[in-house]
Amino acid sequence: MGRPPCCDKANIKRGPWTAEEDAKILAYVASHGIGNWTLVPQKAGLNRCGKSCRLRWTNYLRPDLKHDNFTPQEEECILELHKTIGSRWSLIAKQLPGRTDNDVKNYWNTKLKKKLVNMGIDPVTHKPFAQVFAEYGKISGLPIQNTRNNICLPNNTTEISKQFPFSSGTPHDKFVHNIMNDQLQENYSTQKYTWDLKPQYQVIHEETLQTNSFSEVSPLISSATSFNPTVFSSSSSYASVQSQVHTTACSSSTSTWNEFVLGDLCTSTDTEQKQEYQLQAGIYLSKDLSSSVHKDNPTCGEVTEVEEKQSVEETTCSSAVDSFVDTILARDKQMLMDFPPLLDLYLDY
DNA sequence: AAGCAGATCAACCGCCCACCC
DNA sequence: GGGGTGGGCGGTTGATCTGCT
Repeated sequence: MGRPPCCDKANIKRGPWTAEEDAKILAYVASHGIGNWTLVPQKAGLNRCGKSCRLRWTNYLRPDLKHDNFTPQEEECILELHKTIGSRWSLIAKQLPGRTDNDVKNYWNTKLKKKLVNMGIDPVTHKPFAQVFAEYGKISGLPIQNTRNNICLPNNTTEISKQFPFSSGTPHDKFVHNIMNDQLQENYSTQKYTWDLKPQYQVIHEETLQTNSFSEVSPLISSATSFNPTVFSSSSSYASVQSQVHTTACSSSTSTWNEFVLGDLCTSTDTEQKQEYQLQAGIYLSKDLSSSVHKDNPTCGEVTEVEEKQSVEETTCSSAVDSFVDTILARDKQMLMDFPPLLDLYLDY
């Protein structure tokens, strides 16, 4: 019946390894090679679990391991592989000689993830947050509250966390939700953005900021079916995203995240398509904000029949804005009544 | 110098699957 | 065939380090 237990967990040593213990493992491997790790503690004279010995060897003692900092090339490799295969750390580590899955994982969690977030890129999907947000609105079944035009940013930014209707509760949902709030709060006050990663990521970030338009991102949104990183395989690299975004890029070169979020209504050159996207995504446009953007943007000065028609629709939609906000507030209130502890957790995140 | 918060990373946890008995 | 384990893996924890006030 099965194998015997590898060790008596109650009586084994745990915690940090001493130099003496390391020396015993090294000596054992030098004379016996790597074999059955369950026998290593006994044969090497260690009061450790075999599994712990294996981890110590593979993550720290192996002679082929590199213990210096990650190079830019390694960093780029991790980013590319993570974009393609997600958090398969062991597979990623196999492409980086001298690095372990634990090394890569730690480096990702402590450095790269933050860098991507600072660039406005979702580290899970490797898509710009703008796109992720738009998809959330679409997936949630709720009409997207246009984050460019109608996001209802309050004076008190602590209220922001209550403004976004989409968070279905998964860790990633919460992560995105949290990041979104952080970004909005940060950029609402600082309006600054920096990046220091590879050019490929810089470009998409920069152009995402420049385009300032969800309606332009919509074609990408339409083609995306889930947040599974594998959906965005290497074939749908940032280069392709760049090219699509680039085709309609705005001429502005000094956009900030604040502008990106509040956005410019009239950057799309194809009004009908824009309308279609807006209708598809259920974007509610505020007439007042829309008209102010028209005024500010000379490229949108021409009023076509289509735009007139759109204006009527927007007028209709503006009344829907109120009802939408009311709906969200009502839902918030209902959630608070139904699940007070849950909501506390949600807001504390 | 002390206290604190954030960053880092080695080590552990818990799950899955192939394999053993 | 089925219960149990080892090995592999991704996620998480917590001790330690570092920098700031």
